Amino acid sequence: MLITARAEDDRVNGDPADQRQRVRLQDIAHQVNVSRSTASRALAGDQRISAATREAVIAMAAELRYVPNAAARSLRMRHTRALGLLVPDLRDPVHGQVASTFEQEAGERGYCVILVTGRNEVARERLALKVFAEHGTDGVAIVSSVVSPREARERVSADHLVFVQPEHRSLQLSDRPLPPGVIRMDDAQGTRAAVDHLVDNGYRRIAYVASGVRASNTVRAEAFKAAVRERGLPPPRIHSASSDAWRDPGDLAAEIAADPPEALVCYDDKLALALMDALRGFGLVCPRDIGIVGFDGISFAELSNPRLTTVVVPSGEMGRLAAASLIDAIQGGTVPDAVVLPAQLIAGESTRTISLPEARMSASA
Amino acid sequence: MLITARAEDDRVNGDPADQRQRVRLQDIAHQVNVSRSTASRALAGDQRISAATREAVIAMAAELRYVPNAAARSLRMRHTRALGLLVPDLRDPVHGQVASTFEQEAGERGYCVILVTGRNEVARERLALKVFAEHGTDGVAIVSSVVSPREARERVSADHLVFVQPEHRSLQLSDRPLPPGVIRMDDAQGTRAAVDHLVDNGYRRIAYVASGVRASNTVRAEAFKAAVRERGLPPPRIHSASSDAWRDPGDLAAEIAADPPEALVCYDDKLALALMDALRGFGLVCPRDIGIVGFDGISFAELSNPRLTTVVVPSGEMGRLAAASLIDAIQGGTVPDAVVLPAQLIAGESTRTISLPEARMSASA
DNA sequence: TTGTATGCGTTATCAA
DNA sequence: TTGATAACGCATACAA
Repeated sequence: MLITARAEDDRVNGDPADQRQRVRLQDIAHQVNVSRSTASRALAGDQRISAATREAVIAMAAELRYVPNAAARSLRMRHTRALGLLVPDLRDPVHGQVASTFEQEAGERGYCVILVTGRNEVARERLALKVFAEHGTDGVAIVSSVVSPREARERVSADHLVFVQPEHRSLQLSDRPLPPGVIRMDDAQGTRAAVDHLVDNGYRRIAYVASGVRASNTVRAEAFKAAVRERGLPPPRIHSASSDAWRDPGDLAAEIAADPPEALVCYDDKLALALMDALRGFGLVCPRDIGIVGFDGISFAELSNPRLTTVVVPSGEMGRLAAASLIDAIQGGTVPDAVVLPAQLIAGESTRTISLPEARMSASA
Repeated sequence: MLITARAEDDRVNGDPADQRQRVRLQDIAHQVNVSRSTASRALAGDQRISAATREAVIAMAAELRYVPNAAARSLRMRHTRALGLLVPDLRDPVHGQVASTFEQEAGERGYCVILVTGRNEVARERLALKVFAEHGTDGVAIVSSVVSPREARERVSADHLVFVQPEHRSLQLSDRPLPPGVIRMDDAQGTRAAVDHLVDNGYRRIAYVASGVRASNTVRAEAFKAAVRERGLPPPRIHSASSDAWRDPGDLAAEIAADPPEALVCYDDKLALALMDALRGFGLVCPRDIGIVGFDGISFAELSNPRLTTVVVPSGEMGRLAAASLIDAIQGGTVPDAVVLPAQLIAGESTRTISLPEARMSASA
């Protein structure tokens, strides 16, 4: 079948000395009777080349289906126009969303992306960084990863590094100024919005359901406790589940059903949805018997029954911003800014008003 | 901040002539007092190198944090150990799943992946192919794309090409033998399984809901009609929706609710879930008033209320297989096999038994 | 306006 | 067992 393709090409490229796989600048230069440099310049749109030869070169390039060799170019130019993207798991809607917008923005600005999944293993994350270093990516975005920023910076020569929703402890504490390149949402504010929504609607006995041991879990749980305290409620119960509890939420649901609160704030939408389903098995139907709010705003939260109330994280914006600020930094020789984005609570039907509006008044007073 | 890193290096690398960014083979050779070739061979584990020098080289490489230059190596070796992955949309759970397993398998076998999203636009798909060609990927996987296999094969020099769930018409007709490299599931069989499930459970007035104009839609719709006919039922109704109808399924739901069938087979899970939700707004609750079966087996189908009955497509297996057969082909100098995988119906609670078991007997007789 | 020569970092051929 | 050298394809400094 390779033969077939060759046969077609022969029609246009009568040259006999054509054992080579890819056509090079050299080949087109030879056809047009100019030097390699002229061909190179013509294709680069160099103004010093006469219109005539430029057009001839371009035409021949098209005819020969010339495609530049990125490796050779990179070697010479000392840049690759490639970005590294390290993401924990593409099956997670949030990471899919981030990767999607990241790739789109990168593509539109002429960069391609080398993607590697870290699967929440430090070893794989390290490996990913090595891959990026070898390929000489011009910039790297690290999403929800656990490697220390210090290690990341020294592994990948890139000072063009961006951390999206970092899970490393050093980047979680919101009280100290964020180092450059950190793009995250405001966990505390988002959590507070969830609590406020619940309390404003009359819920008082509310609990938090943590999932996994990532730093953001701790941060949200603490923010939850603080918000509850601020609203004058007694210390809440915190349930802890494994990070993949959403796949098999039975035990967790049983634990919650044993002494059910009025409402649950869950670490993420996956868990919220799973719990909503599992709790039904224990006779707790949402929102009649229990209110549930999720975190992330994945698209399936809008399709659930009842529709999930959730704190939507601007994942798409983060991905796009990551690529954009990385490329800006690369091209400007600067270092990407740190930015923290707000989250927004979207009320669905998994929570309801369970008490008079007066509740709001007295609570906020 | 670059200064800081350099300062650290100086401790170990006293050489003054060190303005260079990355450490090269040359640098480590110089430190160990051997030639570049020896250093190269030592690092490659060449048996002809004495154990002493090999260890010295390796130690120095580690000390200097040497990381090979992939561009230079590619240029010389005429291969990149990179795979191209073209996928329509990472936000779609199915494509996320495919990309996830593809990347994992590739990574485990030492290949990295350049990812680009086609967003269902031929122009972008073409661009993606160009990117792959420029970067000299050793193989390319094209997922659910609409470019013709002919064009793909000529754009990317790779005869190492794999088409996962191709949507191009020429690859859809299941009556002709599949060309090499095609990995797909059996649409007809899957659709038949859905119809059988429904009919076996007593449903008789069933309709199909198409979404978009992709080839697989036509194939499934045709298979649906054939299966319905085979089971001795009258010609079914076929509803047609746009490919993103699942985001705003109101009109479609209204159309269906105007003359509701007993059950719906939907093009995919997203649509099924959206319809399940939207139909409720028209007083049609699933499965009480209407049965719904989806297609894909995305993880949120297990979390829906009621749990979705769906034809599960082995997306993960396909992604893994794509990478595996691509790499096998590359390393073996062969061409990847064509394979069609079966789908499996998983019964959830969005369908139920609405008639006696005798129905099955008489229908299959 | 165009051509010549060089080097990017690596591996491989050949010679020692 | 090791070293000198060339070549991979491209872009550019310098020369013409």
